[in-house]
Formats: sequence, C-alpha cells, structure tokens
Amino acid sequence: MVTTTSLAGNPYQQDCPTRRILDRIGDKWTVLIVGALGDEAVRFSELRRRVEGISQKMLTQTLRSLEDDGLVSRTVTAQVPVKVEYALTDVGQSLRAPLKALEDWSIEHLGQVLDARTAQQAA
Amino acid sequence: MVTTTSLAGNPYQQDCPTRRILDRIGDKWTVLIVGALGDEAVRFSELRRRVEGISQKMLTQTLRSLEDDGLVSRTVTAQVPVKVEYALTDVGQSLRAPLKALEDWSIEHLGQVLDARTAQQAA
DNA sequence: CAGAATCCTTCTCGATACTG
DNA sequence: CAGTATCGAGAAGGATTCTG
Repeated sequence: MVTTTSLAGNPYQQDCPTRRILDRIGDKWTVLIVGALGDEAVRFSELRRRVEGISQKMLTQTLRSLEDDGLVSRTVTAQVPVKVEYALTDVGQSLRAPLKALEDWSIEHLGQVLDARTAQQAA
Repeated sequence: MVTTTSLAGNPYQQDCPTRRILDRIGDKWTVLIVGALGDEAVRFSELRRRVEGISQKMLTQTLRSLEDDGLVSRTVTAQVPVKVEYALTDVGQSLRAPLKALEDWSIEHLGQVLDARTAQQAA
C-alpha cells in the first residue's frame, strides 16, 4: 500500500493543537497582555496603561477569554472603589517559555523579514 | 524622574517584534503550510493535498506572503505541464524551532485549556 | 474603578468561475 | 498544473456611551 510515509495521520489539520492555540494567542492583544502580566498580579487600570493602545473593550474581552481558558485568574477585592487584579495561572506562566522562543526568533529575524518584504515591493 | 522601572521602553506595543511575526504566522494557514513543507521541496498540488481543507486561493495567497517575507522560495520548472515547487528558505527553516516549542506546549496543555473552557461554560 | 452595550468599519476567508 | 479575479458572509476590532 502506498502512503505518504512522513505524513502518517496527516497532521496538517485546522484543528491540530498548534492551530487551536494560535487561534487563541494569535489575536491582536493576547501576547501583549501575557507579557504585561509577567509574574505579578496587575490591576485592570494598570494593565490598560501598560498595554499601549488597547481599548477598554478589548482588554476586558481578551482577559475574559484568557480567564475562560484557565490562563489568567481574576481576583476581586471588595473595597471602594472596587479592585480587580489579574494574574497568570500556572498554566499561563508555562506559556511564557514558548512565547519567549518566538520572541527571540522575532528579534533575531524580523529585520531579514522586513528587508525581504521591501525588496519584494520593489519588484 | 519617575519611571515604571520594570517597563523601561514599554515593550508591550502593537508593533513589537513578536506581534509583527504573529501577524504573519497567526493567520489560519501559515503554520500548517510551514509544517507541510518541512525540509523538502513540495509541489503546489501536493501541498494542497497535504494541508487539509485549504482552498486554492488561500494556498496561493499564503505562499505569496511567505515568499514576500523570504520564508519560502518558489521554483518554476518549465515543462508541460509546468511544475512549481515551494521550499522553506534558511530563515523559514529557522522558524520551525520556535513553532515546535509552541506545538509542544499545545500538545501538553491543550487538554487543560479545553477543560477550563468547558468548565467555564457550565457556569 | 472596572466594566457592559451598541454601532460601525475593516479585514479574513470561502465559494465560484475563468486562464496560460 | 498552477494559478487569477470577483463576490459576499462573518469575524475582529475601534469609538462611543452608559453603569454598579
């Protein structure tokens, strides 16, 4: 029987683990929020200051998604005015390593990518 | 002068290297195509078979973007019918490592994320 | 302070039909 | 075989307004 030997099971599907995670972290704000949280708990307003250019809507929305996926915890302190702090969970923390790998690659190769891009536009 | 010490330069910007790369690889098909290419040259039609569910339009479009960014090379062999092969460039190859890191994390933690997600929907 | 709700624009992507 | 061109639906995200 002839099979594409190196492709047993055909791993290049839309619902493979990598793509499903990229669906979550590939949006406009997620990685920035994860970076802004780091290893400390941060208040909503402080988070909004740290993540440059984010709207209140998108900050809320992205934090909700991260919370739903168990990557971020939300702690409400009943005082006046109310205090809400967000922090990475253990799982959320563990995501920082692969993101760091991607960041390192980006820093090292973004220049080449941009050069290739502008060179292409010339043609 | 007062500065947010741990945030010198405010790294959490939309145009930071990581986000710019995620703008490229965070789309629906890029990582699947990179995976399907691996370390060999692959023809257009074969690529289309490997990447499950991709339309001809999106395959072409994503390959063009990857080519413009210098991550993929395109080789045309003039024969009848014409043969076009795509392969990862050196830069494209170097991207596989950080993507692998993300894949490993996804395989290890996707279950937890999905569990958290369904648990959240119950509430 | 930390949000919810609404409107509106832009971008992504899929489907379809045609070509050298 | 390997594309190009066009259309339209839906999602993502920004601006604005209002609230416990």
